[in-house]
Amino acid sequence: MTIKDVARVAKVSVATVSRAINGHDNVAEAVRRRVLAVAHELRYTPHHAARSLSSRRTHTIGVVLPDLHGEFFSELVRGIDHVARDCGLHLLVSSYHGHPEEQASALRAMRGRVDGLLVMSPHVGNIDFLSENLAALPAVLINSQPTESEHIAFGIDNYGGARTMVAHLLAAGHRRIAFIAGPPNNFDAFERLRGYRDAILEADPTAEPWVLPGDFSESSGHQAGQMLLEGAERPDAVFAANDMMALGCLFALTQGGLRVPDDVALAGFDDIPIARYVAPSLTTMRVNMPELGAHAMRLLLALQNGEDVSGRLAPLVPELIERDSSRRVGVDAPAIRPSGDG
Amino acid sequence: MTIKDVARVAKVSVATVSRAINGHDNVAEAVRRRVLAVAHELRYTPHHAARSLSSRRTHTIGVVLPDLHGEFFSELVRGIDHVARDCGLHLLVSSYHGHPEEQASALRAMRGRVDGLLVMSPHVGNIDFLSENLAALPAVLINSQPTESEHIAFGIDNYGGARTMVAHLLAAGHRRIAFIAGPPNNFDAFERLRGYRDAILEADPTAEPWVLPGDFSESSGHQAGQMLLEGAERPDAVFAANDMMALGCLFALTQGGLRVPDDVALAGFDDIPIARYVAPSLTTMRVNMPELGAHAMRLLLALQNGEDVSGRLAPLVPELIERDSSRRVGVDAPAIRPSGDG
DNA sequence: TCGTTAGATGAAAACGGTTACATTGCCCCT
DNA sequence: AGGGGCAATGTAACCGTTTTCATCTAACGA
Repeated sequence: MTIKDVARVAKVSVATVSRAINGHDNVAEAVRRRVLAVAHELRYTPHHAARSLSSRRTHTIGVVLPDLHGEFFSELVRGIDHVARDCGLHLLVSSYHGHPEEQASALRAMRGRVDGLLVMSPHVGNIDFLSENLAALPAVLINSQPTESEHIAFGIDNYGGARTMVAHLLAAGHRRIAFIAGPPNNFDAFERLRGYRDAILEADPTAEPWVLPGDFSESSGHQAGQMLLEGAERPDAVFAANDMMALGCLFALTQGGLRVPDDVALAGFDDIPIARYVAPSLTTMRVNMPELGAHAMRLLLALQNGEDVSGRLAPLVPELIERDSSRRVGVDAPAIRPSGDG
Repeated sequence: MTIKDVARVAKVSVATVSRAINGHDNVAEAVRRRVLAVAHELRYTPHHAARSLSSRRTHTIGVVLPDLHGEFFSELVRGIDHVARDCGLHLLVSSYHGHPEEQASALRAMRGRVDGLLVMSPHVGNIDFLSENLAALPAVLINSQPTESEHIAFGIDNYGGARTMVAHLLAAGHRRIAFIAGPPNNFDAFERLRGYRDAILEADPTAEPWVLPGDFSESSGHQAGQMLLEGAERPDAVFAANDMMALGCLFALTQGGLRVPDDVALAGFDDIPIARYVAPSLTTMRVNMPELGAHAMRLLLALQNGEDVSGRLAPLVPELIERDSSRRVGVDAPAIRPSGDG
């Protein structure tokens, strides 16, 4: 079961077995075949710990994620896994529930088990603990607040995405656009809010941004919708910082007797699967999570190879998915069959 | 950075450092404190590979999953991770795309890196390769065809769930119940079909099961719905082996001018998030994925401790979620606001 | 006072690989 | 024919822990 057994049976030294198995080229072809045959026959698999102890490589990438809900986790990991698998790498996955301290301990626990780290840390604020706990491992930060430190970061262009959506709503003729914000300590939410603000002010410097509080949950969107119903003024359109809040808002507005998009247009962000199925189908910005994960993984690999990745850090641009909830009034009736795309 | 550095600074031997750090009780209290202080000061973290090489334990659990789509992956891993984290264990996650051969290689790659395995292998057929590739590791099979070998298996009660659903539809007054089957080589699909068959025949031994082919995809459900529209006979109710097919069928029926549930009742299986939001909201069997993962993990831990788990293998019973798509005609009108729960 | 014993500590042998270095054998060149 | 060089292989050190066993010290009982 160990390399010694293989060496004994194949009548060579352990060094030769090691070389044969690792594909070094200084092994006679006949010997290599014999060794591999014996190894296969004995069902020998190298002991990972021993191998990584002596070679200083683990062939494993650590993935540290917040406790994502919905599809995000699946899709992100799928994208990462796909690239990792192509390179013969394994994924050590850890998700942290609470806040920074738990994440720090998750990071520390990765020391010595991984060759590199993919860290998603959407929490805004003091991010120094990251540097402290990353050890000297190559790491790529996903969707995180940029740090002054030297860490590579890659993410979604939330700012640009929000601007695109505002531009779309303006182009559809809406003037008074309200925004339902995400949690204040979340970096994605922060960027989306910033994009909304800038786009609004750019279109009309005298306009006043109209921001309602939210926390990415459906219920907070519902609350925001009720606030709008009760308010004296009514916006032409509502742009929620994510789809779940957009849905909550949609239900509130519908319950309040307003028709979407006839009375108020509505848009979200993320393109969660439900967005296509709800009535009216929801206009949103599609975020390609598998690609986010895959590209972060590719960056990490390049980093390990000492390549210069500075030219590959442009954020992933979300795609505008135009559906019924923001249609120009009278142009198209809502359909039951999912629409907007496949 | 190694245990030797700590030993040198703390002026003790490496053995004492090891004992202090691992909490053995044969270390003088004063020495223990000094060692821990030095270790902390030096930011020392034990080298995982070295540790597991000599202790023969990796503190890591391997998770091998098929390429799950939708929420399943997230929720299952979340449930597993939660239990693992409580025990200070890590998760080495690997998903395989193709079929058995790729899974076998994923399993082999786990050898020597993990203390135990959680394997989801819904593929029906020759399952011997599992035994061959599991090495001697403790393992728990999730939602898999039972094997003659000694492996522990745990899963959803798909059979009972399907029977529950058929009973519900019968109780609602539906007599002719069609079934849209899942892929023939999938064990979950097989069990759901078996449950449907048995429940139908038990209610009326002269009845003939009415089975339409499907593959768990929305489009196959759509096709099945079209076949029903074109057929001479029309069922009172359609029971799809999963929610995605139920939705596909719903759209086909609606497009064909049939009203659900007025003309045909409809039910699915899984309770995917969309099921609540679609109109009419979809009656389905809820599968508690986090609990499935968590319990499988607990079984694995018990197995590692040599406990007898034979009394804890009863499958997880899905819960009937009754929504509008199977309401008795005229009892309740479909609502836009998600209903049924939550 | 002197074994006896238990508790704290150290020395060194595993654990199973990789790899630098030494050795061997062969071919080729002069 | 002899030496240089290269390719194939073997020897052994090393990776950073854990753990067994030996050693040392001090307290205790007779």
